[in-house]
Amino acid sequence: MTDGVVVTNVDGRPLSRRGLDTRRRLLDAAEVVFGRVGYHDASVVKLAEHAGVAAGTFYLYFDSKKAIFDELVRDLNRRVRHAMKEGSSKGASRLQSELLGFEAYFRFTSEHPALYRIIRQAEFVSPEMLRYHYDRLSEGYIEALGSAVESGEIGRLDPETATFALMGIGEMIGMRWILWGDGMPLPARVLAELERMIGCILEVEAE
Amino acid sequence: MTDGVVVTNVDGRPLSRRGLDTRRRLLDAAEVVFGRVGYHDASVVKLAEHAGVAAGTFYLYFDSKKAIFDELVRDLNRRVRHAMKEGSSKGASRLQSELLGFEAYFRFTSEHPALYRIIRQAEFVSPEMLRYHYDRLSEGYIEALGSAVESGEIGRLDPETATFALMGIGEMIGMRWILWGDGMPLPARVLAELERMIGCILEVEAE
Amino acid sequence: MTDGVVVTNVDGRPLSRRGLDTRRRLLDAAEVVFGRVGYHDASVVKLAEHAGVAAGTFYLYFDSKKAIFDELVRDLNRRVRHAMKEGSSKGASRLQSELLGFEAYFRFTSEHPALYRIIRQAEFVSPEMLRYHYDRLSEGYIEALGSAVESGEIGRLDPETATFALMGIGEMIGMRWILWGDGMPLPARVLAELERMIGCILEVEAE
Amino acid sequence: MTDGVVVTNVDGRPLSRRGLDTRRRLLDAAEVVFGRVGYHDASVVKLAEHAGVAAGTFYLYFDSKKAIFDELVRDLNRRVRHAMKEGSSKGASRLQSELLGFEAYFRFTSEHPALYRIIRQAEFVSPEMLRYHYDRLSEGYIEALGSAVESGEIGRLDPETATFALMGIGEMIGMRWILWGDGMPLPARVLAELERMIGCILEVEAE
DNA sequence: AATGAATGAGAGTTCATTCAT
DNA sequence: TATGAATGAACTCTCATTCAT
Repeated sequence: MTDGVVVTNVDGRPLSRRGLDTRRRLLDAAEVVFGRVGYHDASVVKLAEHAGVAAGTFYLYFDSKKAIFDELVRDLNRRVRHAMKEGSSKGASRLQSELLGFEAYFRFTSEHPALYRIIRQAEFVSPEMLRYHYDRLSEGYIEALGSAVESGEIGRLDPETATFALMGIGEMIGMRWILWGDGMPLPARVLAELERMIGCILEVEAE
Repeated sequence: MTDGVVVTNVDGRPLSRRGLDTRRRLLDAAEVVFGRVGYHDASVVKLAEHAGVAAGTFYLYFDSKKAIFDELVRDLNRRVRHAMKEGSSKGASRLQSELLGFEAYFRFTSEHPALYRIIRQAEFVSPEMLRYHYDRLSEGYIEALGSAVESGEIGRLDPETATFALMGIGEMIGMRWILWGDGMPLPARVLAELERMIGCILEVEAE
Repeated sequence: MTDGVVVTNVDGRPLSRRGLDTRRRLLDAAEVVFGRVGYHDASVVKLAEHAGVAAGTFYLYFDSKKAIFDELVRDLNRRVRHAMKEGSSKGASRLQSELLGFEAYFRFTSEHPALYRIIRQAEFVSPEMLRYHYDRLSEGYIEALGSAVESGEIGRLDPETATFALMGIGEMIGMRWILWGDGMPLPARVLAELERMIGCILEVEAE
Repeated sequence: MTDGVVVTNVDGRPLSRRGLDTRRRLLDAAEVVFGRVGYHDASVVKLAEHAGVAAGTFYLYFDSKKAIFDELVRDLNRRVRHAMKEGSSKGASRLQSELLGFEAYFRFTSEHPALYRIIRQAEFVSPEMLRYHYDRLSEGYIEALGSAVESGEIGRLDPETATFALMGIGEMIGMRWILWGDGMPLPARVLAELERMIGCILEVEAE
């Protein structure tokens, strides 16, 4: 799944096209099933069934149930970061970039509610992947905020603290309005408030 | 557990003092064990053992494993809200109150890391208790912010959005520096940044 | 099972009378089932069924399928050695003692054919118990032969080699005529030949 | 494999030279793998891998896992008998022949420890091959002893009983000193004792 | 002649829950 | 009020075997 790297089965042999397809189907099934019923109620048999293969086939592609969980976290993490980068790159101003990044994040979680739910489970299922997710999500952001501070583009904030604050805002707003609410788009008042808060946290003026 | 209500065993009979004690011990054991290994790896036998009773005894006090989980969420929720109210009530200014509330929250989660971990698990173990927790945590806050806006004490923000944003900040900062870090107190730079962000979100001037 | 030692369940708690009984029934079932179909075709469920308990009950008394196998080897080993000691102690002469010991061995394996079959399996199932069995079976014997050589009661043989030779004779004759044949008693010609061979190996005269 | 008989694949078609080679490689792999980890832990995939072919290829040459086990027993049995015959044929006297036969047996099992271990497993994996092995191993021997008795070359022993006794001695001494010990050659005291025992069992004088 | 992805039955094991004591 | 032996369904994982290529 990692870009540019040959994907292998559990024996270390590179996958044929058919194998690649089966593996992808299992990963997609994992997203759906883990997202729907959670890690513990998602038996390997259910995963396999949802992917349209027999139970034994699962183990041709993943070492264990936990292994596919970890791989799924990596996969979703890569995709949400990609979506956010795509989104924010289209912003004309600093603030607009941030807002577009948030919007991309909300859109992604709206289309992949499993992300939220899977990350929450990671706490006990795979603590190392919990760290992985937040570290990867924050690392680029912290750096970017650092440069922006240096260049005076934004106020003199602490990049790491601000990053985690923004991630927290994203998660909680997302949970409240995307997961519990009606999905995208956010209500206007929430969006407006979000814009105001991000603007003041970064100490940039709204246009 | 709910204040002023007679606590009964599973048959509906009120508990003797000895019974109350056993029940409390089970609840405390649940906090420790659920917090340590998570809901799914915490067997009822482990809970009972940790509480110093036999497996069968558990079912004199709780209908099921999920029942004690739910009760534990109620219990912790009540206590964290109590701690936050206590903390914020000592503030001289609006901003100081907020900061003291946050501080109380961080202190509580530092002493009860189970709170975080248990809430995360609630997503699948007991979705209704997940809602319960955030609703209860936010409801008083939203109201308070509403009044403060009315009275002009703080800026014209959207109380609900701001509340969820603040809860998100609290959770993420708490996870990063209390759970993953060395516990209380927060590093000075984080605290300072937190103060700045809260101040600007509420649109009140720092002293 | 070890004499004079309190038998405990897997938690290390001493067993109640009921527990002791269940454990014994499982061990007896193991002898029958392992002896009949072998270790690998004897599922834990089959063992439990044969003992008249549910599958889960098995694990209250033994850590694993291998654990009951090991315990069974210890149990049978203790009993066959006991039977042989009992038998040989009644002999008036050295040769008679030996023959009675052999006879006790054949009687035991005739009543407990599982012994043979289980030991053979131990090769891969539990190599350490294979060693345990032969070491325990030979150790007293080697010593006894050593003393007998010293005292001039028997010829100047090498005790260890002779012991293993005698064990080999016992196993092979037992397999051929007890297991494959009609069980006890051995045909007269075999018995006579056996007596002659043992006599000449120990260099004692037949009466 | 049986000499002079055309070896066929599972369809009954005679094998090409390439096919013969693959089949031989599978049989050799079986000896190694069955000998190392035992029948049950030796998966067909492992056998195939060790032979350098794909799993499916296995079934072009053998009907089942048990089939290759049976074939391997036949193969090893044929070879050990051949080795023993070769060895004993070089003996000048009766006793020397016997000793050379034993020596050939020990040498073979030292080079093919799988023989021991495989035969032990046969008890449950393939009882008919267990019989086959011992019957074939003993049959020539019993006959030979019979003639020797007739001709007065050795004492008036019971050929069948003596044969099984000698096989038992060989197996047990082999296990103790070849398998558990350092392999060939046997310690001098063991060899001397063995010579004495065989001599007295056959009632021939040592030179 | 050879491949290797796929199958599915069955294994060992765990654990929430019950109930006789 | 407390016990702990017993239950049995459900889990993860393995592997002999098949078959389309």
